Amino acid sequence: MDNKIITIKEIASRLNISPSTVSRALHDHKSIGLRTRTNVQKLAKELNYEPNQTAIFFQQRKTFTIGVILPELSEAFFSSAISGIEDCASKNKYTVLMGQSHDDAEREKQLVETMKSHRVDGLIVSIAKNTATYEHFEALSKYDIPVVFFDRIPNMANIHYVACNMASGTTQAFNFLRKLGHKSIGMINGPMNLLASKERVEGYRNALTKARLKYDPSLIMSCDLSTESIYRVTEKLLSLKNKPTAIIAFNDYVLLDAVQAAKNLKLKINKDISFVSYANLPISNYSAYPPLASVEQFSYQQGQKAMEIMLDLLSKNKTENENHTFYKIILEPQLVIHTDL
Amino acid sequence: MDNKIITIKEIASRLNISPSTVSRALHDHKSIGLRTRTNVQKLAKELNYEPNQTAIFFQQRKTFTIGVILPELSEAFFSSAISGIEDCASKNKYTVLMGQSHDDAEREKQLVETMKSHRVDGLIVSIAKNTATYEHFEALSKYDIPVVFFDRIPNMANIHYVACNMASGTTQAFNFLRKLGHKSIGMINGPMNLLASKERVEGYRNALTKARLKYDPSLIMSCDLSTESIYRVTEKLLSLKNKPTAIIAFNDYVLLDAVQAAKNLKLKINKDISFVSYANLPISNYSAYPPLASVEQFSYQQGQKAMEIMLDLLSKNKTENENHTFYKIILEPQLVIHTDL
DNA sequence: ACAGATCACACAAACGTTTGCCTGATGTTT
DNA sequence: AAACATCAGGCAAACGTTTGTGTGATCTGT
Repeated sequence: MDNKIITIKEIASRLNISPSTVSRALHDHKSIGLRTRTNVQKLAKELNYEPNQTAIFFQQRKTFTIGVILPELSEAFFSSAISGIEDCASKNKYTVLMGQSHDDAEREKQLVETMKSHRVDGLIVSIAKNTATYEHFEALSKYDIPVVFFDRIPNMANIHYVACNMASGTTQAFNFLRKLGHKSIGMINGPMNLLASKERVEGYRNALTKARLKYDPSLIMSCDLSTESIYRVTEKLLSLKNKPTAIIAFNDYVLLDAVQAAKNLKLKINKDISFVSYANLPISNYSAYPPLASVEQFSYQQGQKAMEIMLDLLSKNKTENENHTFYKIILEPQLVIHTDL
Repeated sequence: MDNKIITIKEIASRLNISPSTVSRALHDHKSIGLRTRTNVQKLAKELNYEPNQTAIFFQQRKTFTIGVILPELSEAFFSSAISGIEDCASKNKYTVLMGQSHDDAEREKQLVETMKSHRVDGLIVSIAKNTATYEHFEALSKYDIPVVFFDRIPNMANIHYVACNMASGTTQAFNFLRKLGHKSIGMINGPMNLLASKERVEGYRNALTKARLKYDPSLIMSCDLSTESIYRVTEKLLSLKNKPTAIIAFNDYVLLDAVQAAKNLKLKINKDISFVSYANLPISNYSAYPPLASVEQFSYQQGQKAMEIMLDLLSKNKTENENHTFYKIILEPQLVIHTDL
């Protein structure tokens, strides 16, 4: 067994040539003669030479690694998104370094630190629900590490991101419910520091305006996505004087808790109260109480697109990126109807 | 703005001392005087020095990175497992490099290659369903990269792994169904190159033997986990002369298709035909046709445990690992009953 | 006060690869 | 045949950090 790890130096000394020649030969550099080039490549294959990437990373100041930070890997939306990221990355010889913030801003900060010290070439992030300060992201510019946000977009100027147009998704959902005859439509929204939450409100109000209806702010309530707060908000909505007959839930996970809260109040789902939600996760296909419809957000595609943007940013040189143009990709969501009413 | 990236050399030259002193000072090496030590640390903080990990990785021949290869990140079982891995890794200053094989042996091989060239410190793998040769894993020993398998264990000697005792899980499931009065119990099994598939058969037969029943091999059928093959197998089982009244499905995903196939045959679920499955994924909690019970496989814990084993292997030096003792951790699964019959 | 121990730091090599520059040997042009 | 271009490859530096070894200076014990 050839147990020893083969390096360029080793090949060079066996062939009595210099390491630089070996390096160039392996890269098919034109200034190396055909003769020695094939010799080198043959021996390299024979000895099963494998370049030491850590040396290359160090030397080239490039790691071909993309850091990905997201709240919770075991949530279907994010696992599907990272699946899109990884597929796109690996097609382009990039590799994915992964970390989950568990929706904790502090941990997210820590992860950014780690990624930075690993010298990832770029960072793709979906921020934690309570991330309020952004210095840790800004600090990356010092190392010229581009950041692309997806889905959970922070409230910052001059950033690259890809997201779904939640305003239009919400309008679709609202109109769908109106068509079914619902007059009073509630909404369980997410934390207001998320762009997506603001957009939901925007879409809701747009639909309202277009239908010449007046806006009742008490029908829109924010929660922090925890089970307790979802229960609380749902119960509050369902005890309003202007009690909604339909609720738009922040996503399919929130829906599960909201449904449970409604059932606790002895309401009949799809009769006393109907639901629409976002994400269109597989669970809603198999669920006992699926939403009437769910706004498909194309998580896999979002991940993929984020990675494509990243690749584009990385292919440009530093000065090209300095011209301060920012990708703001908005995917159009699609209301998927689960009922055949 | 201090735009320049600060290195040890830079600190050294500013303080007119040598880089080695700076390095040692930052590591609180005792041979550096208190005076200069604090000076160095103060300046380092001031300049916001951050060590260049790529240089350290290269120098130390250690990357503090664990590669993880699994079939499909968007499957709940695996996303939960990698969540356990990542949590445990990050607690111990390790980082996770991720790749999905999409259940393709060729791609898996490719990923092992990539991980190897990235010089990960270790590899945690759940193999693709059609992986039949294992040289790519054996090649890692040359680089002293330990491998820990989880859940999907290859048929190799002398490996570390953590898995669930599928035999006992199957016995539990079988006995549960017997108690409900089912006499003829079918099984939709997975590919036979997976240890877990063999164990299911073993558990099935054990239960049979203990109950002094005779074995009807036609009641156990393997599928390749594709929807078509699940349909085919389900239909075949349900058209047997010795037609089962209950079926043990390979996992909760397989269950979904099997249920659909049964419904297509106009069978009433939980009346004409009942199901039990494995994994106990969230979907089975929300499903319209949940299994009567599901064998919880503790995916998060499996991932966590695999990482713990990895950390232990890495903490030992090479010769210690040479004594050829192998971790074979078997978690005891638990049948979770979803019905209150 | 002197040998030896200890302290505080510097020097330099090493990790594996890439790359700018240099040089000696062919080859080409006129 | 002189001048010049091209070819094939070597030399050495560089990336940032760690670490074994060397070395004056201070300290300890007697």
